[in-house]
Amino acid sequence: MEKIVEKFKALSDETRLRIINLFIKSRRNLCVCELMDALQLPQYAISKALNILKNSELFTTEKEGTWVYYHLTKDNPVNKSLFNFLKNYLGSEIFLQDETRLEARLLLRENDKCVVGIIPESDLLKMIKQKTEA
Amino acid sequence: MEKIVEKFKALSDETRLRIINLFIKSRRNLCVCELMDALQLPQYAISKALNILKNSELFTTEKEGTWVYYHLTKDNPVNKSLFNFLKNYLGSEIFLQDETRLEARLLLRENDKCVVGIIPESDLLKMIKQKTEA
DNA sequence: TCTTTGTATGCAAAAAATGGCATATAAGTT
DNA sequence: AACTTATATGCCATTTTTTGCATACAAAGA
Repeated sequence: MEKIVEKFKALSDETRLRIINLFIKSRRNLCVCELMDALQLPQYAISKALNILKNSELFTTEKEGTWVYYHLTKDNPVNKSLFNFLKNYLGSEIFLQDETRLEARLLLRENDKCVVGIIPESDLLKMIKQKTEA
Repeated sequence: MEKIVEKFKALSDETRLRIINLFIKSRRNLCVCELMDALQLPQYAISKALNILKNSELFTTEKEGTWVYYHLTKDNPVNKSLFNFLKNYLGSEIFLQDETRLEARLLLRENDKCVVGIIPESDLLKMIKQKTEA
């Protein structure tokens, strides 16, 4: 199984593990701009990381207009087994912070869809305040 | 857990997976020279691969004279979980061939210890024949 | 059709990993 | 003490991966 080597390669990078962690914990489909806020990384970094994860067949995508929703590919036993392993062992500080930021960002969804896109200068909190006051 | 990234890095190489596979399947401690015959790779390649596996805390060693016996580090839950995963998903041809060659090589042990060292030109079969005739 | 916006990607420099050889180390043997 | 042998490691060339920037592409809206 050459594929297993590829999967391990995809998993051997902190950014990519942080991304996987968010999908495992949130159990949702997420788009690039939401991950940008959660991980606080530039757009190209997220896109490239996702591309590697997709090539190793750990992720699948669905396009909706300009948005692209990514999600874990759970329909094969190797992946299921891997995700189950990761669920238990990704617990350090940085992962928890990502989860908190993602949670905030997801408050901006409408009908469970991303509608705000890339937030300039990351004034996420301001936008959330606006939304909750409305 | 930075350590998880290191472990995945260690696992993302075919030679190293082949080595791990042999330890999982044979359930034994093995030395470098035995792995050379099983994988048919030069001594430095085995040594270097084992060194990486040891640094990622997947392997432990015990020295006995000039021989060094390696074995899986099973005393922590992350490793246990990983090895359990690998046990189920390392199944392709090359792994089976390694297992067969290791089995042959282990026929040369005495009192469950390696005694022959590095076999020149790999006349393993000749040596086994000698031994079984004696 | 022009603009905007979310996402992808080509390119080049930097960094890291790999492969092969030669040699070092350490323990046993004579 | 010299020699042998199992294993480790330093070095160098090559390849692969990463990082950052700029730009391309695709879909929606004006």
